[in-house]
Amino acid sequence: MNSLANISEPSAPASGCCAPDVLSRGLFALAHPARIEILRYLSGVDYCCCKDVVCRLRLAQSTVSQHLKILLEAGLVRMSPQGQRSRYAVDSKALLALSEAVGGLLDPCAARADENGKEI
Amino acid sequence: MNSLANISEPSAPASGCCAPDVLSRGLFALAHPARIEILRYLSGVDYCCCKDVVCRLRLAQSTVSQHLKILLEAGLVRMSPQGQRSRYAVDSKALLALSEAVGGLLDPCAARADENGKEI
DNA sequence: CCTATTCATCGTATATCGACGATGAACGAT
DNA sequence: ATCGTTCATCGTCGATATACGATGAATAGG
Repeated sequence: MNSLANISEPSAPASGCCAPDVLSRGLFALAHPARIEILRYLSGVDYCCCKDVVCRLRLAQSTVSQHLKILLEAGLVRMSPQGQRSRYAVDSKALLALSEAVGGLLDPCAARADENGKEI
Repeated sequence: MNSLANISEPSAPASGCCAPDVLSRGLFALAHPARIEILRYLSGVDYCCCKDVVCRLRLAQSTVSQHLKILLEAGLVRMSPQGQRSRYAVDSKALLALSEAVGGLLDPCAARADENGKEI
């Protein structure tokens, strides 16, 4: 039923690109203005808790908590309980990995398109 | 309307990143396995029409047409009517711009996080 | 112990996504 | 002129996203 299972190649190509569904999961976490803003904010402060983000984003606390959860489940952010607070920080390795994955997808696509001299 | 031109602004704010909602619009178009696969396919062939993609992806023609429209409106793909067909091709400049925008967002975030020595 | 703070989760409402089939328009071919 | 192909769009349906308030758990501090 979910035909998406057939989209990605059975065996990962040697090109270093990852399966589309793996990549798209990370991209989805990034594809929201609030979450982009949260990532930027998180990377700029020493550490922060949920309430800090709430004050910054002017969103309800429950909404921010949801966004943080999405980033958390995507692996872009890490968290540890700290007393009554929760200590959030970005996962820099994951960010770099996602950045490289996007580049590894888009750059070859652009290059191939150019070398084929495609014009419309 | 075509927001991709603004993704990597030459005179971006001091941070070097662009507005979150501009970037997130481009990311959303990319955040689906089928659309990633379409992009890869489009970049690998000389040109193609909607039906080619349909045969490749095993999705209904209307579904593929929708995905192509999303990629089109995001500016990642260009199209020109060609007889009864539609000729699709990736916009390599837009892909590169998006790739750089993502790197311009994620890489500084990761760098700042590292230099702050954040550990959880 | 009691209170205030912080946070995650639940429930809900609305909007959008993602898939499909059906349909009509545009075009090429016969 | 007619038929077949290709495509975009419409309507629909179920699933999910996104926002919020309410609630309860956990903790710090008085």
